[in-house]
Amino acid sequence: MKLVTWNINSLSARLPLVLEWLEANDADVLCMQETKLADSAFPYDAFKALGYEVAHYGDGRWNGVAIVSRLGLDDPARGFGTGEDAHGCRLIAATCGGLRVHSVYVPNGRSLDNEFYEIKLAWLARLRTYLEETCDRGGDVAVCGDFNVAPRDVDVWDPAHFVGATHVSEPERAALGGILDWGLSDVFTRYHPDGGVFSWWDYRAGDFHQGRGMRIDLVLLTASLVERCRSAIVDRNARKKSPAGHKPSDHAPVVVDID
DNA sequence: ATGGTGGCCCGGCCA
Repeated sequence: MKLVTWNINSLSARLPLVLEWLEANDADVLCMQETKLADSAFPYDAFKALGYEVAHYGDGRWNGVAIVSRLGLDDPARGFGTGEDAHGCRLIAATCGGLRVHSVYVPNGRSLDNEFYEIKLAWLARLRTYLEETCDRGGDVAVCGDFNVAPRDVDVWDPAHFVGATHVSEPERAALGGILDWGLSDVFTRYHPDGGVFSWWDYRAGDFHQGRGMRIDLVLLTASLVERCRSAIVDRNARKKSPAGHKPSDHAPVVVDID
């Protein structure tokens, strides 16, 4: 199974690129974030035409998450399921090919002194509780998405540049650690232990071409899936303008291959 | 860089 997570930064702006990429890359399950669409506006037919089923959770111009699967898509669940999604549509889960797959878009946090930073920490803590409540850590569980946290210093282009910034602070990493402690592994580090491989680059100031990125898009797997995982890569070509001229997202897809 | 770009949708927010 080829399992992918990709923050596509508006599906309206990105649909041709996403479809082009799906066809070229033979993906089985794609978790998307920042669709920026209401459920009623989602282009279900475009994915159906390529043989994929879709579950989407979005309410308009911000956030929005989806799971696209050609291995079946059962028991979709939107949000935390308790009406506490005041901070946007940021979590959707579904069972695809025997895996319980989650697509998550963690709040950005904005800055350490911003109220949204506390919301980010609380959201990550709630995600751990959600996993405890709804999943079996001994089963096949994948939590994929834009975590807006770089797990290690080697996951940012220059740690000195991020001192005092979000995405690298100890509380954010501890909150991510709480999710990992439940029974998940950041499987990418197994294949790229030394870091320096990024999944997001700011659109501004030529950051992509200068290599100024961060790895904040993660695929977290339970132990049974880690055992069956064969590779994990970032398709940084997808961060460039496509051959057909489509403009890129500021994130690149992270692709894992699971037997 | 109090910057820069890009997406929402057309003034300002969000990343």
